[in-house]
Amino acid sequence: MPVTIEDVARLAEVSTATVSRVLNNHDLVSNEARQRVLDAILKLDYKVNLSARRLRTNQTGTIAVVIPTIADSVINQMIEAIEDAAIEEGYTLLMCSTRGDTEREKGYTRLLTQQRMVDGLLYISPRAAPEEVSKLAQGGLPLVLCNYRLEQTKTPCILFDHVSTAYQTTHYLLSLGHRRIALLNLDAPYYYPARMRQEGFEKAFADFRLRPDPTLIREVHRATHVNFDWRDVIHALLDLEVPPTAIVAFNDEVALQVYAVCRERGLNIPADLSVTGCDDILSSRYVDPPLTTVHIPARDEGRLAMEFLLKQIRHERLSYGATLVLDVELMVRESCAAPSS
Amino acid sequence: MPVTIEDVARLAEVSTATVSRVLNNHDLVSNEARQRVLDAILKLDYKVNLSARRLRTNQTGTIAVVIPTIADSVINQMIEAIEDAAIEEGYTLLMCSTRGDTEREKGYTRLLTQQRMVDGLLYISPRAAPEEVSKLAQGGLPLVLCNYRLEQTKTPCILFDHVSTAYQTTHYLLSLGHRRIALLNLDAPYYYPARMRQEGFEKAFADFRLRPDPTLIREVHRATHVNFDWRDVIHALLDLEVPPTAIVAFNDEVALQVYAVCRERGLNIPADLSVTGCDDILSSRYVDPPLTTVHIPARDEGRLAMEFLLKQIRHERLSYGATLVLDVELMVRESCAAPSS
DNA sequence: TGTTATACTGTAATCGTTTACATTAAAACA
DNA sequence: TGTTTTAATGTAAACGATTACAGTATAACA
Repeated sequence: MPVTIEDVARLAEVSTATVSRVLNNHDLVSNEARQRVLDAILKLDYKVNLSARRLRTNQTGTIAVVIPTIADSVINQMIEAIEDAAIEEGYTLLMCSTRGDTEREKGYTRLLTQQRMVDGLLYISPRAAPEEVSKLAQGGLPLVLCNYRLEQTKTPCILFDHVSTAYQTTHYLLSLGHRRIALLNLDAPYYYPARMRQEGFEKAFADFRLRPDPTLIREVHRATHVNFDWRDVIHALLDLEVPPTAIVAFNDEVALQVYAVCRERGLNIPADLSVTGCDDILSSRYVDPPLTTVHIPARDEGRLAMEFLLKQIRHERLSYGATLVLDVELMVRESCAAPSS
Repeated sequence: MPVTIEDVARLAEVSTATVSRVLNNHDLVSNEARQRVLDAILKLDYKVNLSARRLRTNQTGTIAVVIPTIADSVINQMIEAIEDAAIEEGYTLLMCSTRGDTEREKGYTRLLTQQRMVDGLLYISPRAAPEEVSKLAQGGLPLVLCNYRLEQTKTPCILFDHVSTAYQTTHYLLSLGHRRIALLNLDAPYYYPARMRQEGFEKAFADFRLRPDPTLIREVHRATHVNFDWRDVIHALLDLEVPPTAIVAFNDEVALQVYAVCRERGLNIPADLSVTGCDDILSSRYVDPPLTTVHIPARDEGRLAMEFLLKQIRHERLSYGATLVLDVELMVRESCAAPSS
């Protein structure tokens, strides 16, 4: 029933080899033969059998993307960009979301590398131990790391500037006059962005010749899942004898939970407490007051990651270095004000 | 380099046929031989070559899921459930998001059916014309429709109760005393849930022996994209000579935009205006005031859809009818109150 | 003219499975 | 005992593409 390369060859009065050569854009085909083949393909509505091609060429035509969750605006945007590129290039995308579970993450990466199920792997926001990631990078499978940095390696890493996110928000709050600034951070425990956020946070203080109060830095272990409830942590912070006058939240979702806690306690944002987020999710614009946050180029990150991966698969040289850091932009809205005194 | 079925056969001292029979759980293998094969597989860490299997069995091992967008909490949850099931069953998931573009949607479905790239298709929230969907259903490719209903067909449809969502919120508002209730609805133009919402809206009014004011029903064409800006529509509604006292929004994202408009106009929710949403997204709990909305069983919907599809692919009989409607639950929070006058 | 280079095309092996059919050995029966 | 049935296994032909290699025809050259 299905039309094969042989049917095309027969109709075009050439061998299957010639048809295959046309299919794969080899140049050793006369224009006349090529035209006959093309006509036959069109006439028969021929479509290559991908399984056969893959068996023969030993490629899978599949790219895996390991993500911590799908329910996250930044990941979403990255995925959309990745998906676009994948389909455009004829690849199938195998999505594996780990739900912030490192065991599950390990399981996926093992599965994907052991069985040669995929031609390449896009590993987004790894939470695994550096040695694990490092081992993976040496496995020979084309790999691109996102939101992660692996030193001393040829593995391309692509990430936005995690240091800068916390640096910019913290610097902004400091310049408004805040000194008791809290940081709501993740710690997963190898989660690269979390460490960078802290670095940016401290760097901003250093600019003012200050040091942050360590008791105001809260790292929540295992808060990788989007649905994590931060409210106890936030309450604890506000219950301090000298509570913070501003909070730098890890991302917008966390910042919105700060909003919820303030509502519970009857605190006014920004009069009583300034809040900043990160990611610039849609609702950050609609909440009351609109949230000051950091816009990150998620789509670009996804697109570039895919570009890197395809180049590796095709053994093309990368035109960028092994690590690419993308700029971020502070979005000043109305959730911050000078401290009340 | 890679270990093949022949290596296993050699080590187990059987033929490749026997190994294959063990692999596929055929029962015509002696326990003794089976054990030897199993041992060899373990020892060699053998993994089947999926391309070869697919070529031989004429299956692709891939399931496509066509979705309107990935940046939507309900779709997200469905996808997660679908993905879990797919990986568990050894299928690869090909995600195609149409971004609410019907042309793109048509392109995907055509691509997926013409080339036999996939074993089955999960079609979520179709916006295409019924004839298109109908034609697809007759194409022979195993298909499950989500958030859609195709009458007179064997194609399984699975959806939550779209009528009930609007019915419950509207009924609740009516029982609080509201009479001028607006409906912010989609119209895409074949978007099944939108029509059902209107039906539920009117049904609730009918329960009170009332009829809704047609001028308060706003159907926004082409508002399929999540990032659509509804604020002009909402302002227009509130600019009416006799503005509504309550708004039933199509979903929580739209409801949050109502919040934003109220903020702009200095209106208080729920004192000046009651608002309801749909989907029960995370931030609906954190906004001020917490949003009264409808919880829908998105994960169940995804899981069941996948179950249906796999049964079709395996030619198993469905234990349910062709259409499955899932119940929804009203979540009463604080965004609604009796009308002020 | 013969030789060699060039351009194109075809033949057939190959990728790693599955499976129809053939074969064998053992068990069951007459 | 010989014959038939049954259970277990093996042989080898597919599946549909790609590609190394061989072959042919023409052009270019000596």
